[in-house]
Amino acid sequence: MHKEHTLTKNQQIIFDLIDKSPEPMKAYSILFNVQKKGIKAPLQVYRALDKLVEIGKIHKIESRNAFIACHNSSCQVSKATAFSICEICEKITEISSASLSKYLANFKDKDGMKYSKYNLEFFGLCKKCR
Amino acid sequence: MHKEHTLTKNQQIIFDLIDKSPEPMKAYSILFNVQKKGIKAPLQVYRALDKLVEIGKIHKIESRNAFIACHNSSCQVSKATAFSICEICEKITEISSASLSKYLANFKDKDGMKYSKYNLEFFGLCKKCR
DNA sequence: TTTGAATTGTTATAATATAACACTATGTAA
DNA sequence: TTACATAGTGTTATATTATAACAATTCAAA
Ligand SMILES: [Zn+2]
Ligand SMILES: [Zn+2]
Ligand SMILES: [Zn+2]
Ligand SMILES: [Zn+2]
Repeated sequence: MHKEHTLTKNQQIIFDLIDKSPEPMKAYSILFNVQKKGIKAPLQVYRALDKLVEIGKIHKIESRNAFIACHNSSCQVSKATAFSICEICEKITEISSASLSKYLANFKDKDGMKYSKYNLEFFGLCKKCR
Repeated sequence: MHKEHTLTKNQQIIFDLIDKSPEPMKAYSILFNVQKKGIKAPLQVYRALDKLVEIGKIHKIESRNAFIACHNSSCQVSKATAFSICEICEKITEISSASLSKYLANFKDKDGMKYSKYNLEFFGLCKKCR
C-alpha cells in the first residue's frame, strides 16, 4: 500500500544517523555528525530533514526541535503522531496506540471541523525516573 | 480554587498585548510592539513569556513558536492544551472539549505510564478556507 | 533527447532563544 | 526594623534554530 521512496545520498546519510541514534537528534548535532561525509551546510541538513519528515521516515518533536526515526509500521507519513516525553531524562518514544489514533482521527471540534493531521506530545516521568 | 497571580509590570504589558491580538504572536513581534513601553531586550520578553506560560495565562503553540492568550476558564495552567490550526490562513483556536481532555488525561501507554501534561495540535482547514 | 522537477552546493542572513552578571523590588520572619 | 530569601529587572553578548537566494547538477518521464 505504501509507496517506497528511494532516498537520495544526503537523505540516506541523515536518515541512517537518526535511525541509529538512541535519542532524538537536533539539526546542528546531525550537521556535526555528517560533516565527515561531506555534508557541510545547515541547509543540506534541513532539506533532507524536510523530505524525510514529508515521507514519514522521521518525525519532528516540536517541543524539542529534534528529530526521531519512525519505527511504527502503520505510520508511513507524519500525519498522526504521538510521543511520550520524560521531563527528567528526555527519553522520547513514539506512541503506537490504535485506540488513541482512532479517537484522534475521528475527533471533531464544536464547529464540526475535521482534521487531516495532528501531533500530540505527552509529558511525564518514565519508569526509570519515577 | 485557583491562585490569583498578580502580574508584574512587564508581564502585564506583554499579556495585554497577546490578549488583545486576534492571532498568536511571536516573541520578536511582541518585542517590537512593546519597545515603546520600555521593554527593549529579547530576554525581558522571554522571561515574561515563560512566567505567563507557567501560570497558564498564555500557551505556546509549539509548531509555530507563537503565543496565544488562554480564554479557557477551566485551564489555569498549561498542562493540558489542544489547538486547532488552519494550514492556510493560520487561524489558531484553543480547543475546549471535555471529552477530549478526559480521554487524554486518562490515557495510559503500554507501559502503564501516566502523564502529567500534554499538548495536542490539530491541523486542517478552517471553515473559511475549505 | 529534451525538458521539468527535484536535489545539491554554497554563501549569507534571519529568526528564535539563552548565558551571565549586576542590580532592584517585594514579601516573610526574627 | 532589620535581615534574609525569592522573584523580577536591565543589559550586553552569544548560542541555537532555520531560511533566502542563486547557480549547478542529477535523473526520470515524455
Ligand atoms: Zn511514526
Ligand atoms: Zn526518564
Ligand atoms: Zn488554555
Ligand atoms: Zn483558514
